[in-house]
Amino acid sequence: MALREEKKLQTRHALIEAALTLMHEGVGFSGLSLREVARQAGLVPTGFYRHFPDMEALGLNIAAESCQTLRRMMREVRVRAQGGAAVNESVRTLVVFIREQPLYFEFLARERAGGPPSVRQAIHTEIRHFVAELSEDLQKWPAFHRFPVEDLAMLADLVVNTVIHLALDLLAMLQDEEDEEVLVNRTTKQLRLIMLGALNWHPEK
Amino acid sequence: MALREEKKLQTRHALIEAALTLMHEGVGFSGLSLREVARQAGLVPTGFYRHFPDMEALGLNIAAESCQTLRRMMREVRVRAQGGAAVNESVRTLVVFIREQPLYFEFLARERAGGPPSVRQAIHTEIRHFVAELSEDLQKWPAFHRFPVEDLAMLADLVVNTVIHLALDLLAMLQDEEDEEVLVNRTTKQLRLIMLGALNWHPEK
DNA sequence: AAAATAAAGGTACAATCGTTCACTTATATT
DNA sequence: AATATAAGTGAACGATTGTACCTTTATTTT
Repeated sequence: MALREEKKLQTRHALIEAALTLMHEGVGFSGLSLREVARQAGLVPTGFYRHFPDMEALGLNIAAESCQTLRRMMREVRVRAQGGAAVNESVRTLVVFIREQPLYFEFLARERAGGPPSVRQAIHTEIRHFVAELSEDLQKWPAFHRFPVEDLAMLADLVVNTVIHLALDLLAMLQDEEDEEVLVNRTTKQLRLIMLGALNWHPEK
Repeated sequence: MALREEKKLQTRHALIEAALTLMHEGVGFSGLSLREVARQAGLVPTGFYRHFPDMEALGLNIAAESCQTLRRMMREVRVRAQGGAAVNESVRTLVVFIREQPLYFEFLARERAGGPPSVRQAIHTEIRHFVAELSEDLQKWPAFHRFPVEDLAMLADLVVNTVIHLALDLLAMLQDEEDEEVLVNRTTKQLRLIMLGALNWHPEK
């Protein structure tokens, strides 16, 4: 019974990759048609319905899968950032991941603001989850013991947002072939500046 | 000869507002159809061509108009932020503007990442322009005289990105009715923390 | 081996799409 | 007042869309 299931998962994945590939051409997810995606996946239009009830469902599933990828990356970044040069190491790891799986990140970056409301919200809550996770992480850092949770959340939000910004510019660069080094340098400095501000932060008012 | 021109401008603006209104319903710009926009503007489909050659041209024009609005706002923010509490005042002014012209800002926020490539690039270069402008502004600030231009650009980029983030969340809030005060507070603190980091920044290395 | 199940293929249809072309109609020019 | 210009209308086209319904085909269960 595993053979059928596996084949189904396979074409299901083909549909997801088809959508991501087509999005890479330029149009946003809401600009894709069901038939177009099915065609790209080597599937007859009606075959689509065996996997998703409609395009929105496909979008939500891609969002979920992308977030899973992102979460895996964040875990890796966290592991490697235990040592001394946390900022440098984190940014480097990030760049490697984005270059390895650009399509998933492209989906997140683009549909976070531009996609259908349901997709947007799914990504939004997922990002809030990351912020919360990073917040807990920072709390264990001795320097941040004196921070109230509210300020930790504020700091984590700032960091996550800055990193997303890097991802967005990096993805735009994959085609325009700007200088990656410049972007990495910029973000590294920004995060160092943020940490510098955090160390001198006075939580009360 | 002014009567015809004025009428034309009027329906042209109706087309732009039609697109913005439809986008507000949820779909991204690339999800809009020419007929749909014309219909919403009270125009027959073919009438569209009297104003724009295609939808992409409309998108670019909306982008231009939105950026003009944004620029007007930035100027105002800069004027009011001359005094002491620069950060507080700037954030407040920003919020007022976004609430006054939510549709234009929604367009910029959504299509910056999600739109057609040409629109995305137009917005991207416009934002880079803002960063450059802010960079020049900061340079006149005595505390930043010791900053090399590269670091000033880095700082300006961080600030602009943080502000865009506020705008995005604020727009998402217009429907979800979250607490505006929380967002404003968060961004205000973030900008203060950034400034604190900047004051302790050592440019060398 | 026979029957059941479910993924994928095929046909069909109404709706919508972008775009063409010829037309009205109101303004501007002569 | 006659003519020219151009914004807006309306019909029509071929293409594409989402989806319903039925058939084929390969796997699983009996």
